[in-house]
Amino acid sequence: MASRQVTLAEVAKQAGVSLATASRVLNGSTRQVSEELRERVLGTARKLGYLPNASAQALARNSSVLVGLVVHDIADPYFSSIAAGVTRIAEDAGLVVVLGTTGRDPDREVELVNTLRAHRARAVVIAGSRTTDRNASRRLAEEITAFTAQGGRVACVSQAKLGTDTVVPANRSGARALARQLAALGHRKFAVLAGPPQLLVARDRLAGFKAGLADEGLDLPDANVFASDFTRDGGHAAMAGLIAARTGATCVFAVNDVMAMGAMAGLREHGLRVPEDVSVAGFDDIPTLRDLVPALSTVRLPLEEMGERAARLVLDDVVAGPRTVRVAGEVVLRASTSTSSGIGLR
DNA sequence: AGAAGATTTAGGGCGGGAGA
DNA sequence: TCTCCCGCCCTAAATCTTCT
Repeated sequence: MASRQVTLAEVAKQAGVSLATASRVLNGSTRQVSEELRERVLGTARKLGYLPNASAQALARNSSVLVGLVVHDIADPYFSSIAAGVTRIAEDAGLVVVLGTTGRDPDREVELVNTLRAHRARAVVIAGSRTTDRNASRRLAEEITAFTAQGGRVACVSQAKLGTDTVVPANRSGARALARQLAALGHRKFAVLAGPPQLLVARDRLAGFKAGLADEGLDLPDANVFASDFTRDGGHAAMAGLIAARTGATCVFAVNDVMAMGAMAGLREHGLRVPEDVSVAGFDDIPTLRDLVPALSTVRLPLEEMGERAARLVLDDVVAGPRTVRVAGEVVLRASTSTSSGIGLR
């Protein structure tokens, strides 16, 4: 047992004080310890290289410094931006963020929250869209209830469907405003790369976009809506389908930015130019867009701020019922959308 | 006597050894 | 094979000691 850890008991013994006194000096307490003993304990701890055993602390306190962050896809900059916000607030509070990835599997989501509960995580932020699967929602809601009953806190960044504090981005109204501005550029024939039909964020953005077109007296035929994965590759694949379908659309809305990026790559491969041949818009305004040429029109969500707000919800002392923080989206038109050329995807 | 400082002790969840 | 209990490391409440 050469590499056995130095324990608090050893420090206390060496310093000639009780366990409790050593604990107070090293790990904090409301009680006072005299300066003389404080110095002695700190000196001994330094000499022995004492490091508190976090597992034992979690056991004794029935709480840890862990804050769980559950996301669908770590490769999607949407989630890394939210993670940056969550991490900033949590670390300012002296806590540590642990990241879990679901791969959009609802069961995995429940498992992760369960595991975080087992580790006595102080709080969990669940970022990522809900789905139409009622059973999955119920299972997750049950797990959240159990976690909350144990003293943990949970907040979501998504649709407010789980009975918890939730930061809700304005997917519907953002897409609606985007549709109207694109129509104002003179476009009349639109196509949408829509993501998976069961994903609520994708549904909301599609519905909002349709509503915005309807505001302008325009219709979006079902044949111009292409479902696919909510990823770069999904956007790429959906664009291939769209090009093959010869819809004549002059403007394409991808329901998130990474799909739009995949779609633009697909257009390039077919020798089509953005925006001369077809305009493209996305949603989210992920940071990656700064280096995209042509610059992508999108609906900006304050992603890092959304993460920060979720973290604050989960770390504050308010015990009120489920709170909802609504976050607006702002349409940002850039070089990827221009006035309609009238040619489109023929 | 009362405050301040220090110690003792119970207990938290789980694995593993001892004993039935 | 099963049950019981201890040890792991630490915190917090209860208790004790010292000093003004």
